[in-house]
Amino acid sequence: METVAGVLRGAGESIPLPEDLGSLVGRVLEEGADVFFRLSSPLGPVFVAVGRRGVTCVDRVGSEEEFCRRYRGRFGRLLMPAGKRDLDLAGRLAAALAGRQVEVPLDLERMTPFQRRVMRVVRGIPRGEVRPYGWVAREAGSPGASRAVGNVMARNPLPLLVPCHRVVRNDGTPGNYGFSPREKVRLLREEGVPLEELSGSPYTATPTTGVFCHTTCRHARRIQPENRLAFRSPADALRAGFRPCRVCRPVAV
DNA sequence: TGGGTGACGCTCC
DNA sequence: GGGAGCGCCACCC
Repeated sequence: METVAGVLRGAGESIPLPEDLGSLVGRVLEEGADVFFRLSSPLGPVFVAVGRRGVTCVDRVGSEEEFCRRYRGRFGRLLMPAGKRDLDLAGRLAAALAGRQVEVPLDLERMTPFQRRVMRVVRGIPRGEVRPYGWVAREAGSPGASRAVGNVMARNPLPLLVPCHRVVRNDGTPGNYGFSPREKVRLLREEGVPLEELSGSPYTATPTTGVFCHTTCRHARRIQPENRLAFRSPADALRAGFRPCRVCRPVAV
């Protein structure tokens, strides 16, 4: 594939360039451009941009031109279409977008330490499970910062790869989502999240073990229907004598 | 530096 | 039961 750098080398140095283009070309020669993929995902076709440190953004915009223009405005870097040698990465990205546990490096460099911690916590929420904003805040080391977690989620540059659709309100209702709350509900249903059951009873316990979990925790979902007890809050479950699950940690341990 | 903002959460009525 | 009001926290300008 012919590269910008290659073309410029071929053209020689005698062609004057406009100042802003000249600086961009200099950056391409120095560092190379970031690359982008167009992939299918549960949100429909998306563009995924990848820089040297990992994936920088996932977005659902109309044209390649618009995506590249916005990317240049936001990250100050040129974007080029991924080439044939990037096929392996394209496959891994598609799998990760589909919610499979595939290791894909993410570039969180531009984020504050709090934002990075939130992104790491949310990335660990398994497919088919959800956690409340307040839980994410606590796990990220800032108990009480649930509203701040909402702010981070609202600006999540890596939807699906950082599954912010799996962060829900404390009462088990889905809450808001950047692409629309309806889209969030659809994604969660596709992952098998029992939204009706969750709403109003986000915690589930069983007398057989004396343990309570987030209702979508993989352990809670194995409880036989006749042994299930629903709770509205961890405090209610604790008062009833249950201890918190060590896997989904419904309260601080 | 400090006030405004918000994909939250809790209390009160 | 549900909505209004307010606290909280991190970030942005």
